[in-house]
Amino acid sequence: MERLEQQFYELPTLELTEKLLGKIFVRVLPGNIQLKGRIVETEAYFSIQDEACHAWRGKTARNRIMFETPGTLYVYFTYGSHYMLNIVSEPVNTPGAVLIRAMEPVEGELFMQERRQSSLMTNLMSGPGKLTRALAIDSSSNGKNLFSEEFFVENTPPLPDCMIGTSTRVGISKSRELLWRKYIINNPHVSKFRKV
DNA sequence: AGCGTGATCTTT
DNA sequence: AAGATCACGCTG
Repeated sequence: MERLEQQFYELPTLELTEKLLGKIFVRVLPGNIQLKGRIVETEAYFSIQDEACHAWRGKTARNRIMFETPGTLYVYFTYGSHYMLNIVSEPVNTPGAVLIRAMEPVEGELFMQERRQSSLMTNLMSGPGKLTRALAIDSSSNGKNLFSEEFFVENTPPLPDCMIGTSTRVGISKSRELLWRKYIINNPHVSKFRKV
């Protein structure tokens, strides 16, 4: 299967947020354990105009990876227990990223069930904190990229527009009006809405 | 609907 | 130094 190259991640953030839907995220662990998930829900975080974006006030120790090259992984820790997985977008020194909010398990389900302490398929990766747990992603993956043997994304045919939904982002308190969330309509692995 | 959990950021 | 917030998940 063909892998997405750097060029793909150079798309404008909002476009990338949509084009990543349906693509297969691959995580390879020591022992040649392959974990695969189909991306079904994403959100854009970019520009200094967006108060919900970590980088809206400029570069800090935490958000510095958001200023790196497209295709870099930005992983951060929040709520005292969860890691969030983002794919960096925008040119170097311009902050931006796509939050991966949900995936559909494609390979390595047994491993994921064990890590999640849950057997229900729609519960394994149907949220940003759940999927990092299922894929064994933590801050040690922060700053790595999608052009390695450890992480890459497989290309798939583009989805028809009628399968793609748009909405406001989930779980934020600022810039709530922006329609920067994309998801695959009627896919059971999309996360549940949460009010804040 | 309420709470745990701890890093990060803002305010004092 | 202290206080608030948080791109969440789980229980009930």
